[in-house]
Amino acid sequence: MKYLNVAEKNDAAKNIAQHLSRGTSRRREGYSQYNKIYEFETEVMGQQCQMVMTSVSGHLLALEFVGAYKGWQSCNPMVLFDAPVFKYCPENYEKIKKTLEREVRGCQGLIIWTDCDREGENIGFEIIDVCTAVKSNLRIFRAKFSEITAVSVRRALQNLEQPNKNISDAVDVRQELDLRIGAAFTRFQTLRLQRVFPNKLAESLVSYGSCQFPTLGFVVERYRAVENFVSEPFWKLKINHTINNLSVDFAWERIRLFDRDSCQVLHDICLESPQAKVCEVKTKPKSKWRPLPLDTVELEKLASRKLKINAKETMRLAEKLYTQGFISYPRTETNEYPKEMNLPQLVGFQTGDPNWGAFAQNILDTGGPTPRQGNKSDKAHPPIHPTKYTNNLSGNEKLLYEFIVRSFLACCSKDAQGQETTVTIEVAKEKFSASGLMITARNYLEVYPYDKWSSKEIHVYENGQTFNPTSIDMLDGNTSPPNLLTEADLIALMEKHGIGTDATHAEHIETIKNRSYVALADAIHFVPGLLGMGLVEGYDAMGLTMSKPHLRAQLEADLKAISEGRKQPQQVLAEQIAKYREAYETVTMEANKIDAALAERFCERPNEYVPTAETLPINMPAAMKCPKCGADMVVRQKKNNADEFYISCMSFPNCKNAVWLPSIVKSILVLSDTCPTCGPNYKMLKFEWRNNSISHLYPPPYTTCIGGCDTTFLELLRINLASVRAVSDSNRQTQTTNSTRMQANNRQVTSSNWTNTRPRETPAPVMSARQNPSVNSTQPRQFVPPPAANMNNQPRMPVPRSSGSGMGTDDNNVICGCNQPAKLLVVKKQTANHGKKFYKCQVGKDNGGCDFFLWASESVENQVQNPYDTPPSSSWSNSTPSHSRDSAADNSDEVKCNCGIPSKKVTVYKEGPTKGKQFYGCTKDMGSRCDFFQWADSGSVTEWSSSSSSRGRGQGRGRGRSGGSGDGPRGVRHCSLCKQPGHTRTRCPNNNS
DNA sequence: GCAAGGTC
Repeated sequence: MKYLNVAEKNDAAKNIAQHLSRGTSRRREGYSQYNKIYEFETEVMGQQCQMVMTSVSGHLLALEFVGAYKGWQSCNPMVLFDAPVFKYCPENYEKIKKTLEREVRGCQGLIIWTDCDREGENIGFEIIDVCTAVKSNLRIFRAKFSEITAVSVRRALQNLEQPNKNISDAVDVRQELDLRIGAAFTRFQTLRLQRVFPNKLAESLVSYGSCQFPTLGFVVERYRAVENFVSEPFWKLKINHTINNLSVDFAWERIRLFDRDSCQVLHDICLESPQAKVCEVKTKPKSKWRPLPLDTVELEKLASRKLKINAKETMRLAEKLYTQGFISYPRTETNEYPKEMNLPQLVGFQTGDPNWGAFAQNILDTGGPTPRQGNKSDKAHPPIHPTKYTNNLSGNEKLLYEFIVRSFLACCSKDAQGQETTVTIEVAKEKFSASGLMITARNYLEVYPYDKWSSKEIHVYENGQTFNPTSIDMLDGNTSPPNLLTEADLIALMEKHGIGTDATHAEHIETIKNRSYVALADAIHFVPGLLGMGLVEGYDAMGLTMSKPHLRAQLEADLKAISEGRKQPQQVLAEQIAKYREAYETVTMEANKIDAALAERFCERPNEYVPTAETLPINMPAAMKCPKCGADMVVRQKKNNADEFYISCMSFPNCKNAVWLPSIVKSILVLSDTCPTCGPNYKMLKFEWRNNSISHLYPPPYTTCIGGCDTTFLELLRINLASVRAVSDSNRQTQTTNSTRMQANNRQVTSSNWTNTRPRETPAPVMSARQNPSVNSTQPRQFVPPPAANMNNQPRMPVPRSSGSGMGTDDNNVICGCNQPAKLLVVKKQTANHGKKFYKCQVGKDNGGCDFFLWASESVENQVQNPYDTPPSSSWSNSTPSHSRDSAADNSDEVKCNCGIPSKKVTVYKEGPTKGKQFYGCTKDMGSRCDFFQWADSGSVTEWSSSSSSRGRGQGRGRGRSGGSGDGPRGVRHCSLCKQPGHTRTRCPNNNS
């Protein structure tokens, strides 16, 4: 039987192998130079076995988002709460993995020797995953040990257990949450604030982490306590008794009074009968305790306080001392020495030192080390102690080594002893006391200069004795604020609230310094930076407790519950993600509060933040229920135009209902309130406008509902009622009567005719089923209504002017099936069509667009006009809704457009329910024409259009050739070849092609 | 370029 044994680090593997083999293990190289292989034979479960022992270096695998979500611009950070993640082996760990894979092949069993803590259990499962992938029928065991001593590891081998999946699961949950939450908030904050404060933050990384933010919170909280502190005056009495140059001050039992007059009265009374009478003299032994065995947190705090070396630097130095073999492993939570440790030997190593050697020797000579014992153990590492002697160090390395040695020796010696005498006196019934101290044995203080304990002399007093005080004074003072936090205070707070681990406190502090969230005010005390302060204030203003420690504390409690099998990891994950997602939604919606707070701190005007597609909230609370399919409809941003929004159905592509919003909509916020008129399916929406064109009518932020209760607003925004509510025939009638002909009448949309369901902004036809007998009445005929007409009784709506959609609308006026300006392309292939121009949907079918295709030769080169092709921007910029389309429709013989000139009649050539229908449009060039539109007589499907409609889609050559624009008398179609009316080019007798 | 946790 051969076992592969894997420890968490090489050091552990080496020592475990040493102990188990009783010093006979053989060492050979693995693929990783840092992780050696140790071989020996020993008995496992009563059987002599071959043992191969190696190690990893902490976590072998890392967690990451799959490729599509790695790029900061690749997605909205919101999706990081759900985006797929995977575990992989980072490149610099591949060698370790390879060693495991190679070595396990020859083994039948696997024994996990990782540290016996939460992370260690998880690392164990990473090792198991890697090994079982190579060899599936392994016998797997877990060795449990509390320290790496011969007794401990041999006992562990004799009591092999099974790895604990619950504990490992807890770590998986922590990792996943840390990654998702950290990445989502960090990307959001960074991407936004870099743009809002380019002068200050263009290059900054504005990170968020569940440990770094509470750490920042501690600094801010203390800063505020200092800032808000209101000093109060107080008064107190003090008695002095000086004889033979020895001055003894007696402190008042009342300590102090906040009322001057009261204090003055008591002072006067004391002065009237000033004789003091000793009422009690108490003498008792007093000791000053030697330090506890050193754990990481204590090392960091004391190094910071006593040596003025910050925690991060301390750990760096300690790591170095450790790898050089001078001290034990510096990351430990243990502050009690295991019984098995050979402390006299360790003390003995130090006896040669000129400064503390004698003290060390004295420990050995006077009964040996008797360390004070703490009550914490990580069951993995002993307290930090020197492992060998050196005097070849310099600088802070020397300082730190010396501190660790002195601390160890102090801990192994005895408490300092003394006698304290407390004398209580009475003057005019007011009590005062003074105390003196006589140190009788300095003990550990001899080797530990970091503690101060000094004698204080006092006169010899006897009970009942009276004397006349030298002075009775009334002193005044003011209460003072607490001190700002030192690094040691900060570490203590982190430890107290469970923020980070002993191994990471220093890193979190370093991080928030590097992020400019905090800084050292005077080399000792932390103050929040402008950025840190503004962030906390921003989150506070949202009512979020991101900077408070309890979010992390709650997670720790949940992780404990998972470890103990009381909670399911999936449940915790789901709960925590839901909690943070909710917070994230709040943050994205109220991010202006962060802007505002930072603006104030920076004294800088925030740039207007225009969200990009990546940063726009998605998966937002539903703005409404889809009237077509009942699914949620959410606000989204156009993929290719970050400036424009639409509200689309979540069941896309099955349902393609969408509400397209004009470019004047700068932002849209879904509120939690529902519309009292339209009902619970419609949320109230808060709009901000991009320009001021409608601000006087709808002052921003304008909150409304788009469910149909405010038709004026819908008309202004050119929102088709049918896309926001299920419109019945009866209410269609009503609405048609009441407010122009805005409402489309379809109730259903099927994906097959999606291409016609969302024209917007284009002054597109309004029609009813009856007007289009060629189309089944259940088929959609959803068109965005033209701007409000016949609004004589209503205030005139100004039409927002588009700032230009930036979608290439200047280049062409061809609209694709998505009702978006199509893209003009050139055939590159060396075919018969090489060099020929054509139009395609610019989004592309693969990206959710349509498969629109049209040769450009006719539509562009011939400059054929077709209002249907009017791009959205020109409709916005040109439309003048003052005209009456109804009146125009009455005059069908010579229909004039908005320019007052006769219009032309053209035919819809676009695929869809209106294909073949004719309508009137402006005859001018596309740059100057108006957006006039009017259907021609219903049912007038001409021979031309019906024949053309029988063409396959994509050939489309007839499109735009509809009217004989410029070829003959306006309003009458003429053949483009022979110029004769009554037929078209395709049916022209002169057409020989 | 993100987190926090291991560790070289």
